[in-house]
Amino acid sequence: MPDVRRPNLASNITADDVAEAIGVSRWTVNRAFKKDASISPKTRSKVMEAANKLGYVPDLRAAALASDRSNLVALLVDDFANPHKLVMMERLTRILRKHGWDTLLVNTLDRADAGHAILNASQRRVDAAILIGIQFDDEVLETALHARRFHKLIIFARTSRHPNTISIAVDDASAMQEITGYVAEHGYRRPLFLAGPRTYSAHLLRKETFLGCWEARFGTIPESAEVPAYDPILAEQVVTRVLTGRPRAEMPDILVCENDALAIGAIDVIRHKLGLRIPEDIAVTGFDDVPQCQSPNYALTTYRQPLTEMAEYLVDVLESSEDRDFDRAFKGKLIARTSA
Amino acid sequence: MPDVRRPNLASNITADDVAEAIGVSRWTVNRAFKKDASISPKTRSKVMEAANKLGYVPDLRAAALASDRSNLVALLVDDFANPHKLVMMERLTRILRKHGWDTLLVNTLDRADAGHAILNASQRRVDAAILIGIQFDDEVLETALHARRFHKLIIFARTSRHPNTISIAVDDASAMQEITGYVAEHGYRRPLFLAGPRTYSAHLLRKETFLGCWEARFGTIPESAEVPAYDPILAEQVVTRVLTGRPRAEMPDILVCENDALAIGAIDVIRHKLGLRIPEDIAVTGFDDVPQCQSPNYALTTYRQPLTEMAEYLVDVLESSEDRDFDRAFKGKLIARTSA
DNA sequence: TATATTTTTGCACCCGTGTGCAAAATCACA
DNA sequence: TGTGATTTTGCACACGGGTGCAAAAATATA
Repeated sequence: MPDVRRPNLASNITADDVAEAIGVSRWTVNRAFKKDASISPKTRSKVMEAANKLGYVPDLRAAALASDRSNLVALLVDDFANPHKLVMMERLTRILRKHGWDTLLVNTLDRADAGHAILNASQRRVDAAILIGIQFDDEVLETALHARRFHKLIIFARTSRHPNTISIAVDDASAMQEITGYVAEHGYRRPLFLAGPRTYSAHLLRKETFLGCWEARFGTIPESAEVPAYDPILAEQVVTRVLTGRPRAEMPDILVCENDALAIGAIDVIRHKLGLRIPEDIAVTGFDDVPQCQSPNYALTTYRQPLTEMAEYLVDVLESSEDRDFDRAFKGKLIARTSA
Repeated sequence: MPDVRRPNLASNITADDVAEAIGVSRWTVNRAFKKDASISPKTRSKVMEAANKLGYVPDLRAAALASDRSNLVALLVDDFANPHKLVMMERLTRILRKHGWDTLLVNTLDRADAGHAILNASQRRVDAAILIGIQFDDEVLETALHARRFHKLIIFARTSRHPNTISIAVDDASAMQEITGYVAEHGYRRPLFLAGPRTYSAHLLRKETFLGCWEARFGTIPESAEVPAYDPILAEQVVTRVLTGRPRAEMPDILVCENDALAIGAIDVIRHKLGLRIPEDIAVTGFDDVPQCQSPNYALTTYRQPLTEMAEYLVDVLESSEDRDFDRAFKGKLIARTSA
């Protein structure tokens, strides 16, 4: 077969080709594609027209290589069982793309793999790494910060106090205070706190705040249970184990869950395995306001994080060249439904 | 402030630095990082040691630029309301990464944006684009194939007959035949098919197969309804509209849903708005086997796609340099639970 | 030890674009 | 029309590594 190139592959049209076609230099062509570049409108439109005709688009690899700015971020996720991750990924990719940023999705398989995942991302020379998983403990963060060339390491939707890290999250303390208030004022008196895995300091924040607030109000420390991952299926197992066979008098009257993933599993068990009603027998609260919360089946009272606002702030952080403390905690909103 | 470079940024260690440190040429250093390269074991380990000490890792941008192979794929998604997308993203990113491929996650905001999204990906010179959305109609595919430089355009988990496209999907026809058989043999006689949006030819496949099979068996064409997106919330609305106020005799005895997202919405409505029991009053089947299907609340009878196998095949396709017909349909598995 | 064979290493050139500056072109105004 | 101010354009050099081949080194063979 002769050396025929399929025209729709258009594999090697560069700025030079466009430049030659209209008799300008390559640099002029690239300028036409650059916002705020010093180029006359006439030339620009001439370039764009030719580029369009030839099917030219600038090569972002080469641009990144030459400028040391890729407009690419790595999004590291390790917790796909939590439906809230889907919401976060949607929101982040949408807003990032709106501002010209692309997203490398890295599935951190497990704790041991986190280092590799980060290394992997660093080889693509991303401008920043955004962590929305749970298994990133201090050790992993150190690895990331140590040898690698991330300009910015951002912990999104989780509070982190790590000094070289940027934390963009909801204000857990005030959120849990609000939830505690809601629970107390609605007459619940025997709460059980359903916590997620204790892999990272930040996670204790919600639990501790709740227990602390409750103690301050009533002088007793509520019971709590721990689920090894933010996975409704695992939450089912834990709740089953903790509540099955309890005398009615010792049953909690409300399950305060660290997030919706746990709350959803809890509701399923309470209703279908324990045969109890929600909220009459046991009420439930969550955190995140995942789409399922709206389902009449769950109608989950929960706390919504201002994800869009947080993502917009993230973009500001990415585009800022200052070197200040970017940590920020946002206020969310308690969404009262019928589960509590 | 003097020009002090933070050591942990390690921003410009190149193969040259490593080469100089141990007295070899740059090319030897890069060879050490390349599998199957012709290099002596001694030299390689010397290089690796030095690289490790200096914190050097090859720059994949430069490698991609020079070799015209990026080991990067774009994953285009537009349908984040469907929980199955989360499963697919997890599986794909996991398996791709296992084989050394990175994933660019592109959120195709809406139909009109699909073209931009594809252009965007092409500018990163990805080796292939993988579509797991629904809004990619023939027009969009043409755009993608036309001016852009994708080596491969893959439609994943959906059948496509587009000639320049690679379709890796489950065999919809045989799957729906199996479901039809299950439904018929379990005594259901008044099915209603709940379909998704009619944006793309492939989507009619499941519906048409079901209606066709049913007609062949019983001589009647079942009723059907259409939901404008694979979103449980929208499915709730449609099912409510279609079933509310119907005399009992005209109620379907089973809802055969095009996928789980629709089935889940349907179950919620049937139970909580219509006050009927599942499966006694109305049974439900889905498609995909999302994690929620296991919940005792849904216990959804559904059809599981062999996602891992499909993803592994995808990698084979990516790594193949032949130019043959890669389309392939996989057999999945009917998962019987108590919803039907 | 000399020669043939194989393995290992070095190198010229290329991938496609950004940066800062100097040259050229255009414009403003007397 | 001439001069200076301003905009627009061109260019040398850089970004970091891949490719194929030739030179050099190591090994095998006689």
